[in-house]
This record gives sequence, structure tokens and C-alpha cells, in this order.
Amino acid sequence: MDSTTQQCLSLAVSTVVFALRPHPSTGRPTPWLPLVRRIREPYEGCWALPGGPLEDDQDLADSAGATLLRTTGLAPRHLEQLYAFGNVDRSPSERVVSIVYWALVRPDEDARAIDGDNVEWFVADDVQGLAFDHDVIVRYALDRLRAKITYSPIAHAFVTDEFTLAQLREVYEAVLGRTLDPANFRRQILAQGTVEPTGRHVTGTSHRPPALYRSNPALSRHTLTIEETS
Amino acid sequence: MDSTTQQCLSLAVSTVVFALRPHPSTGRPTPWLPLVRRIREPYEGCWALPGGPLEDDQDLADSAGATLLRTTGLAPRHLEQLYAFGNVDRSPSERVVSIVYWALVRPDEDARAIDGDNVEWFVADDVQGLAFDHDVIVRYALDRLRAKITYSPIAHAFVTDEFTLAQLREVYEAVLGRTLDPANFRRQILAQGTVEPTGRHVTGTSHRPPALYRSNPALSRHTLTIEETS
DNA sequence: ACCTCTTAGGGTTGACGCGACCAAAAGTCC
DNA sequence: GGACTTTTGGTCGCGTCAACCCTAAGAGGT
Repeated sequence: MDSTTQQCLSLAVSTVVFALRPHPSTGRPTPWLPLVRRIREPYEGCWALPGGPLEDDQDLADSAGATLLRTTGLAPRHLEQLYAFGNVDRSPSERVVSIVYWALVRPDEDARAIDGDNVEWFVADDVQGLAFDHDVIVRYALDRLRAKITYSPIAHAFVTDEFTLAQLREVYEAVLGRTLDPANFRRQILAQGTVEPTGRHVTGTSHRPPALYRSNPALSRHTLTIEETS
Repeated sequence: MDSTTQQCLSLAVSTVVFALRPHPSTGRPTPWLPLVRRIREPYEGCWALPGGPLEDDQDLADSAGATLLRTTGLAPRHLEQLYAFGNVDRSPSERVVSIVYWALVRPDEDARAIDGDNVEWFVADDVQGLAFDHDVIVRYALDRLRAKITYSPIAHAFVTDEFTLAQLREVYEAVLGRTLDPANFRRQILAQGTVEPTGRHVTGTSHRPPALYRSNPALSRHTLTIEETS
């Protein structure tokens, strides 16, 4: 912990960013993620997760956020540590330990996403052939997302401040990849008390106007996440 | 990821090691963990998690295991990454990023534990006043242990190869801190198929001899854990 | 004004899981 | 043999959840 030995390794922070966009073939919402094309060896020309070296004066999450803003123009509200990857052979050149975060962006945030020359979005389930061990990382992030949405209200991170239950249900359906019964879904969500009605309704629909909800502010810091309040 | 900038930070790997030992007052099994006394600044004289700098030629988990063997004489079978802590202010001197693992040791492994001059075991729930942010880390590891035992067969990591259901139940009771109904516990465990009977029974007890079980080998690599098969 | 279409939202039912509790089984010890 | 202790199996009641019904409430066409 207090070693003064100079280490021959670099520490990087990368992020798996998920946004929900229509699938190119089915048209149904599905997770996408942005990748950046590598412009130098190793893996030059390959797609890789957005990331960069950890700066001396930045916390880990801040570093992930800053890199993300620089490369993709995104500033996701939900940013959470995923895993630290550090096998000696994961990079063919120098030793690199990557602390990987994962993020969820809301549609209104997603609208501000910029596609730079070397940034492109892909359907998360289809990505393959990435640089380093990033294939494994993306797969693991997807598993975590699908697992966590079943026991945690992270789905709220995918919708705007005000939303209908149908929109929230669409998020669950997009992530889980299957349809859900609207009535049962409604009961589940209301039972867990993570949303509260705003009293307003959507107008101008060609059917019964749905009620608008917002996520319960009491649980904004509820999920079991690390707060390094040292 | 491929930065060649020389970073002014060090990367350490520490481990929260849990073993079940009788509580000093109640006598009932409860989680304990080993701590090492710091012999230099910062936090000289304070207790801290066993750990050390990451060596160039070691994977992260290997580093955790090696340090553990050196300081405590333990080689736990269950070793799992917990979290990466890297706030800029978590160490008063240089910037240190710690990748923390947590481990579970079985009673037969625990018997080989050596208490060095600067190593001592403590009741996990009572530790306090540790160096750096290690209080937070221990608390988080305990939360994870208690959460994970409810949905994953990690309890097997706390028992020997052959065990009775009563022994396995004691593990759950020790971790969760409450008694469980033997009959219901039995049904739950058998229903999830994580154990299989060996056919043998314990003899020499002053009551009905319990059957011996072993954990189902099919699930030794079943838990959703990262395998960096890059 | 009325009908139709579509989605919101509520109700009911049956299967399942789980905790509380009871009862039988199988050994040792006296 | 009888008392004792722990294992092991059985039952019952409750809460949860998925599947499936129904009604409610708007827009738009005729």
C-alpha cells in the first residue's frame, strides 16, 4: 500500500455506456453503446471502449465521466463501477490495469450525443472483435445490466424526469428482451414505491391519456453503492 | 489505455478475508477477519487490511493471494474481486488506487492460519478505526457477503469437502446473524441442487446420525464471476 | 351524436415459494 | 427399555406473481 517502488504499469479508466435506441431490424428499443476507433498500436483500427489514463487529480468516476464527455459528448447521470481488469497478458504491449465503469444515458441526454469521426454506436448484443479484452467486458456489463434491472430501480436512469409507466415498461422490455404484461408491471412498480404520480397526464394521444410519474427522490441514493466517504 | 505518461500513483491490492470463528461473548460462529499492523507512515501503528503493491508479473487475484499467504499463511479457495477504491484523498501521502478482493476460508484452511507479530484477527462487525478508508471497505465487504449468501452458493466456501446440512446451516446463521429453521433450510438447499449426498453418515453422535453431503461439482464455476479469458 | 379503435388501468384466479409449526426417525447414553 | 437430542419429512397459511379477464377514457371517423 505504501510501496515506493516505481511500477511499470499504467492505470486506465474505461466505460461501457448504454443507451436505448431502436434495433435496426426489429425497430424495438434495445441497448446500444458507443465505441471509439483506436488510432495507434496495439489494435490500431479496432473498436474499443471509450477510456483513457487516470489523471493524478481525478477520482475514478470523475475520470470516467471526463473521458466520456470528451469522446462522446455524453454526461450520463448514472455511472457505476463495473470491474477492474488487470491480467498481465490483456495488453500485448505494456501492463495495463483498467478500471471499467458502466453508464446509462437517458433519451434526452442521448440526443446530445455527438458522433465524432472515430466514434460510432453499435447494438450492444452484436459487438464483437473489439480491442484487448473488451468483448468480455461488454458481455459482462450486459449481464450486470440485465441482472441488476430485476432487483434495482436503475431503469429510471433510462427515462426522463417525467415518464409514463408505458415508457418505463419499454425500458424493461428493451433490456430484458421480452414483453411484459402492462397490468402486472404497473402493480409491481407501484408496489415497490420507486415512482410517484405527478398528477399530470399526457394529452393529445389517440387513446386514453396515461398518467405521468417521476422517480421517488427518496431513493436517488438508495441503491447499494459505494460512497467513499473516507 | 495506451498512455505513455508516467503516472504518479501506485496500485495496491488488498483483501478482506473472512473466516467463521466463535464469537468471544456469545460463542456462536461469526465472521472474523485478519488485520495487519502498519509499521510505517501514514497510519503507523494502525490496523489495516492485508495487501501490498501489485507486482508486474502477477494477475490481480494472484497478487491478492500471494500477499495473503505471506502475511497470514492462508490460501483461501474463494477469492473474488470486491471493488476498486481510488479517491484522490484516500491516502494522505501519495495517490494510491487499491483493488480490493474478498476471500472466504474454510475451517480446515483456517486451522493453518498463523498469527504473526503484526497480524491479529478481529470480529468483523466490530472493527473500527482502521487505516485509510478500510473501515468503509470492511463494511462494504460484509454487506456484500450477507447479500450474496442469499442468492449464491458461496456458503460452500466456508465448509470442508464433506459436510452435514447442519454445518452448512451454521454458516448461513453465522453470516446472517439469525437462526434458521432446520427443516425449511434443508428443503431450500436440496431444491436448488447445489449439494449432493455422498451416501455416508456421521457416526458416533449422541443422536440421529446426519447424512454427509458435498457441493455439486457442476457449479464450481457457476457463479456469475469474471473469467478473464481474453 | 354515436360507433370504433387503442391504450390505460383495475380485478380475479391459480400456481408457486416460503416461513411456522408438528411429527416421526434414528442413533447414544443411562 | 426409556429418555434425550438432532435429523428429516409433512402440513398449513400467507404473500407474491404471472396469466387473463374486464372496464375506463380519450381521439377520430361517419
